[in-house]
Amino acid sequence: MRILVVEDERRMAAALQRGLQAEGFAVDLAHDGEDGLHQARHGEYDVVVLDIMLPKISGYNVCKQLRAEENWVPVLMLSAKDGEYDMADGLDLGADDYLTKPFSYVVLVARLRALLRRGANRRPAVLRAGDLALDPARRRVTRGETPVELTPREFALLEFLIRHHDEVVSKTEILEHVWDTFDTDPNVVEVYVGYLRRKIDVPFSRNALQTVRGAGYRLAGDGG
Amino acid sequence: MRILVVEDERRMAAALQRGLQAEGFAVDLAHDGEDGLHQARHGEYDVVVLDIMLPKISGYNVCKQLRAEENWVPVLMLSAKDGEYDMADGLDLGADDYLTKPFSYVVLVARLRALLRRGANRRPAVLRAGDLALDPARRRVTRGETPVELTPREFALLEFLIRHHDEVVSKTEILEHVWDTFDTDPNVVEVYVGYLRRKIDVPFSRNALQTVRGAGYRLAGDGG
DNA sequence: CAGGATTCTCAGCCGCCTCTCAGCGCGGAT
DNA sequence: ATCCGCGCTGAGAGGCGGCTGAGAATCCTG
Repeated sequence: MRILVVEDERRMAAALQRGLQAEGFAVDLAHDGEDGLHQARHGEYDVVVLDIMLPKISGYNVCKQLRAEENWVPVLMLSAKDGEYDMADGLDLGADDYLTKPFSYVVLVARLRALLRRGANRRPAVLRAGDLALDPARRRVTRGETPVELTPREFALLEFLIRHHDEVVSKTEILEHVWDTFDTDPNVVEVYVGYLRRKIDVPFSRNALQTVRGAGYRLAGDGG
Repeated sequence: MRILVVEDERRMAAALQRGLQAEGFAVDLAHDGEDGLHQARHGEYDVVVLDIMLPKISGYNVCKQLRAEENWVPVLMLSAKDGEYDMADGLDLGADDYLTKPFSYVVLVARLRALLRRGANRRPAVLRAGDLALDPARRRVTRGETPVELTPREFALLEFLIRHHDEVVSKTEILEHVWDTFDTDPNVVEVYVGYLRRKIDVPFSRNALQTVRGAGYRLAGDGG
């Protein structure tokens, strides 16, 4: 479970990081709103702990911005204020929970676990490339409107390709990320690319999964 | 706005009553669970503040009982404990929010206002997926119109699946949430999935409870 | 304490998935 | 045009994930 803590007070941030790591979470830190927003966008976190008083961009606006981008990562707001309007505002902006400083560490962990348990009560992310759509949570793939049945390995391969759509990825990269080895015969990649093509390529249409001879493969598509 | 405060400590109860009345609420008091349940049933309150440690009937059971009677008045639970399971249990039983003592009075008021703002657009009484319906409060399951008899373990498994219907849930997740362990032989999940299928799958129809090889299981259905 | 329900373990079976291999096609270079 | 080598594919073996029946262990209830 990965947690992003956005907190400008260094000592508080470090304490949280240490404590949460001891609970078994993977913890990243950001020290201002700009940095926090950037990491939250790209980090695939399971929950974000967000201070309100932050340099550059306030926690309010970080949360607001994330929601505007359809990013539904669970957010727990932290604040030194404790007026009712702060909390109400925070919840209105799309935060999922709210704690006022000083807070009990035990309570914080309990709230985090609750958010994690609730998990994806929001919309899960769907990856897209062209008319392909892949939903990691539901493990479902569609081309246009028609569902596509994939085996686990095929699914993992397509997920990797779709996450890097429009880029050329080498067979070695694919082996590392999909097979978790690098000294395997690259032929297995070719075989599975073949399987995928038979399932996702539309006949008489330009191939979505292109071979770049000598370099690797590229999944064409503008979605994302 | 009428508030019912169920709290056995007289001084705390009186303080809450005075404070909330000063905020402009109409406040009634109950000093044990039995009394609180009775008043909540007949009092037409906009929100109920419910201590967990109560004489006669615990706050847990008051809330559970209310929900079983299809009474969806917003409930804010109060507790001196602060473990995660207390909070999670409270929310699972149908409470709408949860505060641990000692709590800030300002926060309490803010939470109450939040509940009032959300209003009584309460959660659906039953969880649905396809033609399956599961009522957590009454522990009843039906497929279409016909009731289905489930053992406790089967019920817990189906409840978890139905709360995540259309998503793929791994055996490990299932073990954590239904069995509350993670290092058990996953075969027990397979066995219980088998039991469930025999009870809920309609013959000659596509299986509602699908196996996603290498990933877990998915309960198909659009309800919810 | 007896009987039944429920939970869980175990072993065997089945079938899908994965991967290897060998042969062929085709692209690019000379 | 010819040759070389990269990539594609069909076939098949083997492994492994998942399913199930049987039965032991445990809990519940009267």
